[in-house]
Amino acid sequence: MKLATWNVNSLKVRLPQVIEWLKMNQPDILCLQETKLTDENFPEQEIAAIGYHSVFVGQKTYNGVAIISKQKGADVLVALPDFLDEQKRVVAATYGDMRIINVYVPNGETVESEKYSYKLKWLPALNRWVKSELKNYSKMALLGDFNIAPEDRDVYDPEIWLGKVLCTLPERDAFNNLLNVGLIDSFRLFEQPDKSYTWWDYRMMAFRLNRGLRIDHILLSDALASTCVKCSIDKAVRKQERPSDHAPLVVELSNY
DNA sequence: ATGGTAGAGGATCTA
Repeated sequence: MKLATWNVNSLKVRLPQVIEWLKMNQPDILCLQETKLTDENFPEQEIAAIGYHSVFVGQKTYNGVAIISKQKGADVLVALPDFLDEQKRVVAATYGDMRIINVYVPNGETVESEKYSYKLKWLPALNRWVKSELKNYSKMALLGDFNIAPEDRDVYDPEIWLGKVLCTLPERDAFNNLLNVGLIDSFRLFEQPDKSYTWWDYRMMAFRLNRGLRIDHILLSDALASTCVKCSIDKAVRKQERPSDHAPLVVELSNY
């Protein structure tokens, strides 16, 4: 069983790459963020044509999330249950006995920004919901673009990023609070290459210089973490023509 | 020189 997450930065632009990636990698689950599509424009037929189901929620221009899966999803949810939010950032569904939660956490812009305080309110709401979901599902995965680099080793230059959005202490505390409710950062279950990142700014030749951050994550409940045999970043995707600024992150689970 | 690039949409906003 293979689960993956990928911020595609416009599914309209990236659809050929997504189709190609699905054919090549055959994941059971692919979580997408920043689809930037309203639901009527979601390319459900193109994805169905290669044997995949979709659940999605989106809006014009910004945000938007989707779960692409081999199996049809059940108990679909498209928003945080106790947080009023016009922005489409959450989709969850159940596949067999596995609960999949896909999130596009607010970016926050700068610490002075109202978007930052929105982010710091959004994260506890996610935490409350994840906590309640864990009571119902022992096999749970929380995947997505968290817009948080958990530790300094997840940042190409921690000095430059000290106190900046994606790296501030309140954001890192919020991330650790997700681990504290019973989730495990699958990436750190294994030895990984130094300077492993999932996002590189389009500007300043950041990718070529490997100036990146690890802000996309796959968090697993104990029952899933104990079956996890691999977690890796598909960096080759970021080298393609007209890429997303994020690379896919993939986990493999055994016993399925 | 507060820069640079990408996406959406059609002037800026977001990242």
